Amino acid sequence: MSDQALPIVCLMGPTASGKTDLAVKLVEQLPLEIISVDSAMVFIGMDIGTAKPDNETLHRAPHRLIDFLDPAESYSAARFCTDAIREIEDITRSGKIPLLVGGTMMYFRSLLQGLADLPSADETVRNCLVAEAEALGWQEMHKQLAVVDPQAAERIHPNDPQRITRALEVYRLTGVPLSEWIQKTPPALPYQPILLGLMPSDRSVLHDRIARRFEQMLKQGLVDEVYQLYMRDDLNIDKPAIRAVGYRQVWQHLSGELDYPTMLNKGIVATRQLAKRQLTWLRSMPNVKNIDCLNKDLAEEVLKILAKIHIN
RNA sequence: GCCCGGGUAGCUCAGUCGGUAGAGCAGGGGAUUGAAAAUCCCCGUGUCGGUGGUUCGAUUCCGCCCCCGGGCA
Repeated sequence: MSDQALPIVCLMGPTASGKTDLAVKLVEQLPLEIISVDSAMVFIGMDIGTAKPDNETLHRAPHRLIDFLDPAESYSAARFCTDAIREIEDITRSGKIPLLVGGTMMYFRSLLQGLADLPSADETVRNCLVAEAEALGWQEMHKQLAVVDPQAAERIHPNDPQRITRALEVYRLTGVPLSEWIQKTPPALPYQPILLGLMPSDRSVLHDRIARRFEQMLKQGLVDEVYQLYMRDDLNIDKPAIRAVGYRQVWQHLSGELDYPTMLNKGIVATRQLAKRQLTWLRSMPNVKNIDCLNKDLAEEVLKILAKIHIN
């Protein structure tokens, strides 16, 4: 793809790095439209704990792909890709440039590098595999995987039930090993991505922001928000939505498993650990222009960078 | 003031019948193909409170001192 490819701007960064604020400023000055890249903001009724922009902000800077899925449902990288491509095309058609903003790095990667044409999750097969694992142990399941897909078995650790399950699921569903599917991953998006990565120059400052933000969320009523979900009889701690950082810990507090101070601490710790994993992703991604998110003139800095590549 | 416990990794603690020490958590690094805010992997030198003594050798035994709990006055 050459100069003809239309640009898309990707603004990636860890939690609490100021992505939303920055995105809003950019949208107000450039012909951009925001697409959220966030596996938790998709859920309806999960606002405080996901740091979803408030109504006033959304009015100034509309976000696509937030707030449309019930927490009982699960989303996925594949669904995200389908949805995001649809929105990218829609924005592009209107003459604007898509601004993808978020911290779900796997969604970014799936979109940018393409995803193999795999079958989606299958409840029946998964239940079956989990039952087998309970009887035989995950070591045994890993051995099974080594027989049908030695390549996958080599890269997937025997202690990683989630990936063992998925790899076996794909094989049982299609008769073709996951590794083989991955080799046939279709080409990446026909757009020219501009990748911006927000990295804090001082991790401890980010840690501090994370702590203060989680405390703030609790003040804003996070416990009540989670209680609304807790009261529903179709949700439990195994749902992807409820496993989200903060929600999980408050849920455990509501069920009596954690007292309030422990919940507070574990919520902050889980957020820090999330940020660390997001930074690992960021470092491993090629062609990312890194920007210090602690920079006071962050917005100006980014506007300058975008001007240089003729987005203005 | 006296009597008991304690003082060991950022935190909670284990341990060394005397040969300078290790778990959990935190933290750091990494992986990542339909759950990804998920799920995993790797990483442990710290005046063993201070100071004197005994000893070839003390964090370990003894004396004194300091600090923190609890009890008795």
